[in-house]
Formats: sequence, structure tokens, C-alpha cells
Amino acid sequence: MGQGETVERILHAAGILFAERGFAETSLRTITGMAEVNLAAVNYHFGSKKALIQAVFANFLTPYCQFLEQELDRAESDASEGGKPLQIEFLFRCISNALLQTTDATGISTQRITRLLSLGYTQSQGHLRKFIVANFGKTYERFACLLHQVVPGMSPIDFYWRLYFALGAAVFTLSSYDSLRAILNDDYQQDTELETVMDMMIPSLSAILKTAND
Amino acid sequence: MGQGETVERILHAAGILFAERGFAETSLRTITGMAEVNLAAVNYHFGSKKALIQAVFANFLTPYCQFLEQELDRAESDASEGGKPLQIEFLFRCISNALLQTTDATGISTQRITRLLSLGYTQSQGHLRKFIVANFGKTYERFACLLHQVVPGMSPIDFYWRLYFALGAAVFTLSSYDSLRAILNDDYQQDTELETVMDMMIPSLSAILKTAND
DNA sequence: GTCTATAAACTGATAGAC
DNA sequence: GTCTATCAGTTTATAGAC
Repeated sequence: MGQGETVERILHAAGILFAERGFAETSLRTITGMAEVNLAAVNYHFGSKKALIQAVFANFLTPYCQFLEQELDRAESDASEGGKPLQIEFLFRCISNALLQTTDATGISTQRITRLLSLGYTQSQGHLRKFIVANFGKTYERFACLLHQVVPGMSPIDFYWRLYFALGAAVFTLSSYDSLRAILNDDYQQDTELETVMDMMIPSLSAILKTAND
Repeated sequence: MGQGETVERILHAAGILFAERGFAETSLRTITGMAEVNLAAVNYHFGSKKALIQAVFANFLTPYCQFLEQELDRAESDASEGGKPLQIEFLFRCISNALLQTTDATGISTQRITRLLSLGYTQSQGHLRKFIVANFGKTYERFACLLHQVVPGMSPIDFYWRLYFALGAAVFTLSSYDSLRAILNDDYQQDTELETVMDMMIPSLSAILKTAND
């Protein structure tokens, strides 16, 4: 077995298992068992379980940030060429496109990416949160600034709470997509593709930002 | 130390620690340490860690369901007396009121309740999900049916996805309220009360359900 | 780089004295 | 009902042979 292959096998298995069960619930034995590598390989290649968790996140956060920056570049130049202001829907479309591109490039499903992000914010004791901010904070800030510029006359406080409403809606739905889809299949015998849900979501998320406050 | 007091001390400490760290990350030793009771008391009073987790949920789900049923009764009779149809905003107001009433009656904060609910759906291996459905499913179905009736001409599939968008927005924001509030305090030196956020949320959640699909 | 073997610490649960 | 002591199983991490 080649040396590079082992690292990738561990990253792949860890991503699947962490997303399914959470970090504390997933032992290194389960990961190395699924990856079919030796238990000691994790500590040899990554140093510790914490470092492995961070490596799993870097594995999709790095390409995701690149794709999102590209999308935002394109959206901004399109808007300035057309002489028209950016629209909310276009900005959420950038998020959606970057997610799908990341899945294409890495083979990590959109559900797994959003599920890991959700776990990273809710399940971590701090080290992961800091790691995510350090590796994703700059791009997130750029997106938030652009979005705020596009919403007319909204106070920063009002804007940020609504952005969190939208973030919660997106992360919850996408990270639970597989089970929600199964429930709807059982109840209505009708399937909904992930891309369809993401398309449905964009007007809803935009409506959160647009609605008059009372 | 009286016998009833021990059970309550364990439930109180377990609720706080589970909400902060998750289930697997919280050991019985940590719980009994915080509650200042003996380690063996958990297994004596509850039987197992699983049973303790379910007891923590029953502790707030039981009163919450009662309060929500009362609110829905009142909203329905108000609407039929006035001869007007129920409005979306009134139904979300029922959810909000029932949450605040549960906090008043039990002393368990709204953040802790929503955080535990969120963990119950994302972190459990199945037993808790079943337990929640068994104890909360009937009331949830009633709310969902009422809400669907109030939205004009929307397909069941469309409706259910949008309901999940709204659910995600609410659970994410309320369960992360403490940290989100702290971030906004740091960045804008301006505080937002929980009740204010819940009031802001109602028009946003309603907008998710109302927006035309394209 | 990969393996075995094992250390050191922690977990949930229980038996039995009081 | 509460306590101590302990079991049996698991965890992460590491030392050392190959």
C-alpha cells in the first residue's frame, strides 16, 4: 500500500463516519477499520484525533473557499459590467454553485459537507471553531459584506440576525437532506433531488433578508 | 439529602451538560460531580444513561406539548369566533409563546431546550428520535396541519420543505443564541434580548412559507 | 511506513456494605 | 437510598520490532 493512499483512505473514512455519528462517537478504531489501515497509522500521519478532524475539514473547506471566491468575483464583475446592482438571489446562487463544485471536485457529498460544518459549530469544544474561522473567516466576511450592501437600508443588527436565520435554514435542511427526503418519499411517494431543494431554498432565503420587519 | 431532590439535581445538571457538550461527550461522572450526588445514583434512579437522556427530554417536552396544545386551542377558537381564517404569524406566535411558557414553568432556558432538541435529532443513534416522535409527534402533526391549511394553494412537497427551512432557521438561531448574541455584542456594542430575536423571527419564518416559488 | 503490543486513562454499570 | 470499590470494556496514544 502506497504512503499517499493511506492518508486519503483515512480522510475518506473519517469524513463519512464523523458526519454520520459525530466526533466523540467515532473512534479511531472504527475509522481505521473502515479504511482498512492500521490503527497506529492515524497518529503517525496526523499526530492526533484532533488534527485528523481538522484535516477532514481542510479537505473540503480549502476548495470550497476557492470556488466561492471565484463565484463572487464573477458575480461582481457581471454586475459592474451590466451597470446593475447585485441581487440577493445571485449571491445565494454563488453559495449553492460553490457547494456543488466542491462536491464535484472532491467527491464529498453536499450533505456530508454541511453536516460536518453543522457538527463543527455545535459539537466542538473550541479548537475546531477556531480552525474553521481561521480557514474560512475571510471568505465568509466577504460574502456577508456583499450581501449586506445589497439589502437596502437595514441595520447591521437586523441584518446579522436574518443572515443567521438563513444560515440555519440552509445548514439544517442540507445536512438532514437524506432523512428528510426519505420521510417525504414515504409520505407522498414523490422524490426531490438535492439540486431541486437548493433551488427552492434560494427564494426562501432571499425572502428572509427582504421581508419588512413589521 | 431527600430522595426527590437527588433526581432533580441529576436532571438539572444533565440538562445543562448535555446541551453544552452533547451526549457522548458528557460522562455520568461529570454529571454526578456537578449535581454533587454519588455516581451510582444515576443508575439507581434512572437505570441507564439512555434512560437519563430520555428523562431529560420528557422533563421539558411534556409541559411544552401541553402549552402548545393550549395555544393552538386558543388560536383556533379566536379565529372561528372572529369568522376570519388563522394567519401564519399567529401560528408561529403559538410556538414562541409555548416555548417561553415552558421556560417559565421549568426554569430551563429556551436556548437549552432548542439545543437539546437539535442534538436529539442530529446526535442520537435512533432511540431518542423515536422517543421524541412518540412524545411530541401528535402535537407536531397538529401544528403542521394547521399551518398547511393556512398557506393558500401550496403542494404538500413544497410545503414540507419550506417548513423544514423554517424549522432549521428557528432551531439554529435559538440554540446558538448565547454565542450569536456575544458576537454581535463584540462587533456592534448592542445587545439583543431573546424575546426580540423571537419577535424578529416570526415575520422571517412566515416569509419562507409565503414567498412565491419563482 | 507499517505492524504488534501495550500503556494509561476513561467509560457505563453493578455488587454489597451500611 | 446512599455509599465504596470494582468489574469489564472502551478509548487515545506510543514504544519498539520489522
